[in-house]
Amino acid sequence: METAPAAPPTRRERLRAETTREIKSVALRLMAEGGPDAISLRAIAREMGMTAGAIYGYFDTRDTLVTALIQDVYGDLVDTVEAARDRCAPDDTAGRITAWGTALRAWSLAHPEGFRLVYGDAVHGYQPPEGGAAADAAERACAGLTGLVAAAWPTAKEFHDGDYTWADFSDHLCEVLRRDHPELPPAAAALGMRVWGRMHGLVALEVYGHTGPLTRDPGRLYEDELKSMVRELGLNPAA
Amino acid sequence: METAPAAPPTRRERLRAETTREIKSVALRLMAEGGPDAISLRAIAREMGMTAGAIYGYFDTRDTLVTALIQDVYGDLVDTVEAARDRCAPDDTAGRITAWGTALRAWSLAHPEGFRLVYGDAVHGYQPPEGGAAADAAERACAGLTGLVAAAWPTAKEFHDGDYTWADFSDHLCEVLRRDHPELPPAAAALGMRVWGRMHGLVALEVYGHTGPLTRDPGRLYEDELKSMVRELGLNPAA
DNA sequence: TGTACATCAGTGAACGCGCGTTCACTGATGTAC
DNA sequence: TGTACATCAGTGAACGCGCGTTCACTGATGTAC
Repeated sequence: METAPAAPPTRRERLRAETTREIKSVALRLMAEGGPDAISLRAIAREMGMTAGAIYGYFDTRDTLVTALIQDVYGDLVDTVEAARDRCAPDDTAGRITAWGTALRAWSLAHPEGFRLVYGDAVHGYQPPEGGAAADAAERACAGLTGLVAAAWPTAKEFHDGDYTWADFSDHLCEVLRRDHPELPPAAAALGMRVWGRMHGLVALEVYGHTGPLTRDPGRLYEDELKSMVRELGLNPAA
Repeated sequence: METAPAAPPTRRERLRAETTREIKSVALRLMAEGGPDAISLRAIAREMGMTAGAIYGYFDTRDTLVTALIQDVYGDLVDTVEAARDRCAPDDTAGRITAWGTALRAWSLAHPEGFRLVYGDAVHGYQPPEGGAAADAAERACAGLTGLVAAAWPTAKEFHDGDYTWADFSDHLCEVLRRDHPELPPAAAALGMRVWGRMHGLVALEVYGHTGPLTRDPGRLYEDELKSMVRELGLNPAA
């Protein structure tokens, strides 16, 4: 399919894109300030000095806007953790896993409302579209984790040789794995999800304020959890 | 302080208690059916065939009702996991930990709306009272987990001798630990919280629908995670 | 057993609120000749 | 360069909704004599 040669955006198009961006950024700011319930078309419009109806020039519906927000936020999260991972040497698997996990927590604490948007049920009455709100970002996250597990697999496999089958996983996940890492057995997919869960647990508790009343140093706790996880992958948590 | 000898409840008192219970159970049912947003005084009243105003005879405010719901639900959760734990022999530490974790997941999947109520931000605009919504249940949960870790400590300590101080934890947690398990070092408190996080992670992802699209057998995954955790505590995951 | 009074659960109407969404419109920005 | 027309962003008023909360009230249930 041939697309027309990309014409430079007209002034109108630029303004339009600008306003679209502003709507989303105001929505995120409102959410950061007043909790997720503060995302309302009227509140956003108020904040921007326009009329609620005007937003319908940019988004068909409130849920469309929320979906766009989730995509942006999730994308930002994945950008962040990928960047942190890539600041480690490609062969420093333990470091890369730790960096991913550490960045995940840091991002989540810096954007608690974003975390809720992506991993919780932040928005009153929101119905995600078919296929999920942010399939792209979710797939990137999944691929990233899988890559980490793949790198650790040579040392991890001796501890994690459960008798999983490809039938235990969704077709889509199988495809992705077979494409990116044809050498991995299904047990590695399981391990990837467990690693994900392990990173998610303490962070979710912390974001939702459950660890706060118990410890003064949740970061320390999380670091230790990561270390212990890395060790369980047969790696040496150097740093 | 002496209390009056408990008079048997009058008919009116019984009816009152009955209605109070019904309000809460209808609220829970509505939440189970229509998501947490379905908790509204008007919806509850509608369902019970009464007027919205009538509920104010039982609860001062919507948030009071929500707090009561959280207490009930959290209490039910703790009852469930404690009962599961106690179905194992007192000296079967691995079994007791596994039973706790397994029951936690089973309860959460059976009551996803309850899980969101306790661990998420389920209710639009709800402000928990000072000290948290369900301090009692939270403390029971904490005590239960601490007990499990205490039982595992003799074997676990060799892997978890981090240099924690009591100052790393809240005064309240320190008190509880020193009271119930004076033999434990602060590192055990850290381990308890990590165990909590580890159980929480996969369950939260599953309840919020994140693991569903990836695996067909999340229970298996979770079992393996528990096994690996038990092993990391120096125990033998027998069953 | 019967009457007079107090308690109290529940009614129903009203309050003000903010919400998502629609629609006929105005007025500015761009385009064609 | 100037005029006529098309596009389109944004207005403002209105719609109907469900919400939490209040309040004067009715009518049934209990209590005291």
